[in-house]
Amino acid sequence: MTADVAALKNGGRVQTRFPPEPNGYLHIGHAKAVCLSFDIAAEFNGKCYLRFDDTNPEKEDSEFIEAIRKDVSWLGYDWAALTYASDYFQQIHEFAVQLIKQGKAYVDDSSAEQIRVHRGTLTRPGTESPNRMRSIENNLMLFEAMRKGKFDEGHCVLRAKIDMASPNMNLRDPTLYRIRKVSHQKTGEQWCIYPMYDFAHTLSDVLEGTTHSLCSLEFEDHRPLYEWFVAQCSVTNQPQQIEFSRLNLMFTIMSKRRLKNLVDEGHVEGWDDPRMPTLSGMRRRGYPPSAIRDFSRRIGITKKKNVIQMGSLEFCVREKLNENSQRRFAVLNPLKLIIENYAEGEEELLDAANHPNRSELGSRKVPFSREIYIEQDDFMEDPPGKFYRLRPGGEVRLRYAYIIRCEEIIRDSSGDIVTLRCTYDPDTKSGDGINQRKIKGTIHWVSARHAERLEVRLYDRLFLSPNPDQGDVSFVDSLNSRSVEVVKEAALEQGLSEANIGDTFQFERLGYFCVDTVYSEPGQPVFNRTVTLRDSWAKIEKQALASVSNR
RNA sequence: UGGGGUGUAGCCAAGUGGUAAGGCAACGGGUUUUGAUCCCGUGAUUCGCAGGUUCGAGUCCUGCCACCCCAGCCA
Repeated sequence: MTADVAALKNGGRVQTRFPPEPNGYLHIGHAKAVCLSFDIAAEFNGKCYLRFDDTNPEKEDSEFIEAIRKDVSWLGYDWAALTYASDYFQQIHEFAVQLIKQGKAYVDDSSAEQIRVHRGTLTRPGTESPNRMRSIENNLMLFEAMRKGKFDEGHCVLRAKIDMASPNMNLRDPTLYRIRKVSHQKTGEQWCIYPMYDFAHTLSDVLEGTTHSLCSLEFEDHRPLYEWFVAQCSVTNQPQQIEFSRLNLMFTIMSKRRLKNLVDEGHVEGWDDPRMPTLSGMRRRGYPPSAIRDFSRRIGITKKKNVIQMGSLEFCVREKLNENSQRRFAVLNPLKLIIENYAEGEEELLDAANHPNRSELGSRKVPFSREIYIEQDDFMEDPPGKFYRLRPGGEVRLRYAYIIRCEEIIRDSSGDIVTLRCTYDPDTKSGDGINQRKIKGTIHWVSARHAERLEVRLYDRLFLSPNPDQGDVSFVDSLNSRSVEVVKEAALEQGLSEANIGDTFQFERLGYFCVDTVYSEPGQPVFNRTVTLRDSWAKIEKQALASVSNR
């Protein structure tokens, strides 16, 4: 494909475009097209335009235009020009008139129903409309009347005169213009006739100098029509349409209409809900745009139907985040732990690296005291063999602090564990090197007195089914009811309350988190979990569970 | 049963007549005060199937099979 582009060389010039219809928000599938269009243009020192295909004023809205501009910029792309199909309405209209004059287009006042019947079926050729042989003068007059609003919506259309017997339905005298007495967000009341997609899109490509018109597979059948239009009007620019397959991701959906359903029916909080596969959702979730670009590059471009695993995207996200995120401690489900041989009022500041592999990012001081919180998951009363965190009578290292031993479990009246009584070994302080005792497990912790209690939101896949779009169950029925978990009072390391929007952290052993743009208040950030860390312990647990149930 | 497409490992994907790249996942090992990161290693006698051409076929030919798209005055 790239070789094609290189070989063809429209006079050495390469120009592409990303042509969204402003009727929804961009999603990760669009990102594939955005990246491809911009990257390939850049690769050949060409240009890429952002062009809004705004030919259907009924469905389109300027809210979407703004959102799309923002998303494309966020991805890191600068368009050579921002255009609208509506910029070309005048020229498109002139070209339509020219087609009529050449006897290649006619006004048809058959009803929509009649036109449908006349079009024939997939296996049966269509029949010609009685209006097909209207005189050029008559057509010109009628089209002008259409333009002037003399007819009601649906009264008639302008059609290209191609071939009603073509095995390709798109060539059976496709509609060029229809009447829509609707105000357009760009052109207002200027027009009451609007060009159809194929016509407007091809002409826009020709007029603005597109050389390679990249689009998705379902337009393959439209290519002969695209080429027909180009052949009729082409003089200077001969754009070529090239198709590639859309992106599909497991456990989510990519249909704009269905995503809109989720929003409209309140299954999610909006287009930018962190669980949405939209770019705005991913931005809010904390996905770096560079990760999305990298992902688009890695998945490749073909004409093959594909459904990519989430893990592939998450790998790219983790890779960027691992490199750039400072480390912090956070305890999501606190279990109190009292270190009995550590003096009551005592506290000390321990050194903790901001990044284990990047010393240039420095370190911070973390307060340590007699009472700390650890993760409930990091203690098991009766653990399986490979568990090397804390257990009764067992030892574990508190990261950047000391080795502790669990001496006693304190329970409440209902028998639930409320506190762990422990002792610490003063000779095992991190960095001291006095006692080089090796110990298998290391867990994170937060000093109880210094903990900042803040909200953390954990996200899981939005759908339970790997392919929510197909199968007998409707996509709404396969929604994951536990796709978001709000932890109201997580115990976070001191200082995290000063985190700002845009900050990302790795909470050690838990995952990558970012400051939410919607729920955060000054001094009171809410953290979104962008993605978990790779977790081989979870895998071991899962396997153990599976082998038990197999017996 | 018309037309247009697509079939290479669990998921992607190179390959264009000279003996199956790469990534993700999985699995094994090493380093590690994050069960993270990092590092090393392990997969296709075979490319939807069946024939054929050729010294040689994922690549060429023939036939078949499977799946996707098309009958908006949507894009």
